[in-house]
Amino acid sequence: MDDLNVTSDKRTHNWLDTLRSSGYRLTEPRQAVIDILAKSQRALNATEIFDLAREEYPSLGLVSVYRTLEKLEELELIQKVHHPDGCQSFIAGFTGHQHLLICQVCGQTEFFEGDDLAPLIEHVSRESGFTIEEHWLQFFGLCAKCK
Amino acid sequence: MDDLNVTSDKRTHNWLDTLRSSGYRLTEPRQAVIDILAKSQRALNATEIFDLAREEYPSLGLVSVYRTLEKLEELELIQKVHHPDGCQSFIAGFTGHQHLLICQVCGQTEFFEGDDLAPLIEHVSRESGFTIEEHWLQFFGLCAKCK
DNA sequence: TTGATAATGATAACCGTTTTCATTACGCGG
DNA sequence: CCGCGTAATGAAAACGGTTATCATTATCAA
Ligand SMILES: [Mn+2]
Ligand SMILES: [Mn+2]
Ligand SMILES: [Zn+2]
Ligand SMILES: [Zn+2]
Repeated sequence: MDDLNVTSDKRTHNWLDTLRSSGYRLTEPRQAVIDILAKSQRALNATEIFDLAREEYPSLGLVSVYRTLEKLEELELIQKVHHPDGCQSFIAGFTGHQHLLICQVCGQTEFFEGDDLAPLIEHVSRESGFTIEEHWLQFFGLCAKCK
Repeated sequence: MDDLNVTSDKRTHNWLDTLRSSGYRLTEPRQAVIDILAKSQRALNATEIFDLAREEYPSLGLVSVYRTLEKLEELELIQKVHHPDGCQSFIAGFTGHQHLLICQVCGQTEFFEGDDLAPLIEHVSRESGFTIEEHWLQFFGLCAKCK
């Protein structure tokens, strides 16, 4: 068992705990969906999760995937990823203020932080008359394996 | 006639020229769609354009809106805008490297430039092993009118 | 003015997502 | 443990935005 699996097992356990303590039941369909998402290195959409999860749990229904995604997003355990060719995929969310780095070939996704946009925000704010409250920053490129 | 209209008339004329010189015909449905998009201060989706354009050109079909959007995007005259609640709206595109600033209340959208992400890109690149080729940066806030 | 054909609008098809509903199974209280 | 109330499920149908089909129309080069 490598580091990735240790990490994803921990994450799986944490997600199940959060579901329970939020009053939701721990069901097999939910566990099947969580098992896939917790270990994925890239964002997945409902159909992809459905296909992967059914390899282990063939009776899973697509509707349960949608319903589980809804709850995981509500609990902020996963987040939606916007991408040039689709904005309906999800990845395990990180805590705090982080941004995404996405491989254009294989989709591998990492988080980064450390952006200092304060001066730019200040400047744009003054020029435009807007009060800036949020920002989206996302990098696209080629991961070590794909280049 | 104010500055906005002068600008949007110029833009309309330019778009029609680009269509013609790309071998496309200048039709009334296309002009109706372009009239709306060229002067909009916020991103619009197909249905919104359809409703607005039909006020002037009631025989317009929704399908022609989709087809016109397809061509305007292909010619890089408009661009898709990603937003927390929808990624299927379009706004007149600017030339060069620019980013979007969007009002969370009324949707008014402006472009800005002058971001210097080079040091951050360099840093993230070294840490992650990625070659970074593109970035998305978008600000959200409240425009002067809405705050 | 004419003719070839690009473009149109009405309609149907498509497809990802949501709703409905009878059935199942989770988990608490006994 | 068991039994019960009900949250959750999967199958099926409905929904809504987008795309494909097709007969008709309108653009524009000759
Ligand atoms: Mn940031
Ligand atoms: Mn930039
Ligand atoms: Zn890659
Ligand atoms: Zn506003």
